[in-house]
Amino acid sequence: MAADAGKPKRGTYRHGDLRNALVRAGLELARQGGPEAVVLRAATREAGVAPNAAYRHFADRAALLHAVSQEAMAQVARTMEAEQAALPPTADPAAAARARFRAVGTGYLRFAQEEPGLFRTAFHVPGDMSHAADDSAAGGSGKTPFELLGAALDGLVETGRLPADRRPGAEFLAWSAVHGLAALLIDGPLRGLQPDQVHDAGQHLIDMVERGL
Amino acid sequence: MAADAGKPKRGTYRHGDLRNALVRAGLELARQGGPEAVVLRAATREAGVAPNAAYRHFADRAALLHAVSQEAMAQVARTMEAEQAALPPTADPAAAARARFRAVGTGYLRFAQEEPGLFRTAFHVPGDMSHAADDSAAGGSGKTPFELLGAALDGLVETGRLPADRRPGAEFLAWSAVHGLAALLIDGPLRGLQPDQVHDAGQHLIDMVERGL
DNA sequence: CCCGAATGTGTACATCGTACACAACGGGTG
DNA sequence: CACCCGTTGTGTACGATGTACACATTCGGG
Repeated sequence: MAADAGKPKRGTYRHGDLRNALVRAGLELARQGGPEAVVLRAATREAGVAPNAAYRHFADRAALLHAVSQEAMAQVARTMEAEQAALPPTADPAAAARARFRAVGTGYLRFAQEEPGLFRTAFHVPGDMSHAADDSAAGGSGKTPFELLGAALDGLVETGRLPADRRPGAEFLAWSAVHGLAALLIDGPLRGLQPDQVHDAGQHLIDMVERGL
Repeated sequence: MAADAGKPKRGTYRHGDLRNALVRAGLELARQGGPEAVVLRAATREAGVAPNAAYRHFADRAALLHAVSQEAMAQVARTMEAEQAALPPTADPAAAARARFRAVGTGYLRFAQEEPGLFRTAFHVPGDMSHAADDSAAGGSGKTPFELLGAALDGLVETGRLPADRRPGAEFLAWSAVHGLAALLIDGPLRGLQPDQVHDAGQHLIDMVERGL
């Protein structure tokens, strides 16, 4: 009994889609326990394969984690895009630009709240986070979270809502604020806030950013 | 030759100050490699003691890491206090309050830049970060970084620089912004910035916070 | 002086990442 | 169609880590 525990123990010698299977397994591990939970042996176990098989597709654990991280970042981008897509249509271009800007931050914070493990994994990045611009982190629109923010800021400038001389570097200021709040919400003193309180805190923060940019 | 490799291999059976020795060793590990580098066996090795000796003073690795984290947070507080102490004396109370507020952020960012490993360890906090208010995280003035920020904000209110109705929750907005920038500077896309560029970015961010609070 | 509580040691085990040698597959060339 | 070799998975092995359990040593009071 219990011959095949959960997994059907693939009959073929070849797996066929191991790399993807490992990333998917890693994604699930990350969802539940954040980046440190993305464990090579657990992923291979889930895929029904020997631990070392992973090394045919990833140089080491860090490489797998990186792939998982990129996928998590793409999910962040998709959440942002969804937030923007859900916006009510507006005739006023300035109001529309402002709403799109706020949706970027709101989507970011929503994702952090709903999927803290994946969020931490997305922005974990040991060593170098320059991958924030890699295509593999893009969402449906082909834009990474960072690029979505930049586009929203450009929209503010175009509609005269943000002085052009304040534009350079603005993404870092806005990102800092929102990212910092996400950190406080996830495992900071703000953890345990009710969802609507979280939403309020996010709106207050974005208010501050809009005023201060 | 090489009988005692580095450590003099304590003659006495009792160590006498193991708990502190472990925290100190952990602090050094954290400085070099961040929280994940705080390894029980390495700390005991450094203290010249068997691995299990640590369990007489800490429930597990997490407990040691927590102690190290609190000490790192105290160092953050001291850096903030030093930044405030270095301020030129001013007659104008409003200007003084503002300068003290800015010094809180500047000290925070300075520490993040100068001691990234310790900084990450200070605000690592797996599970619950409510310890940010524990006395063990206080600096020379007896205040934790969080309390120093609160006091600076109170000063802004007293001098009329910040409307009282904006005060509630303001520490979270300010902290979010500064903490987020620290994250981007340490292992985000802003890593590798020159120290003076870092300083400029910090001042810009604090400008934004002042305008937006 | 002597005995119990506090502190450190020794041994042991599960889990992890990963190196190295071997095995099974399967597609291209003859 | 047969063979052969590169790709992909397996097996075995090693060192490191956290930690449990039993034992040894020491110190401070009675």
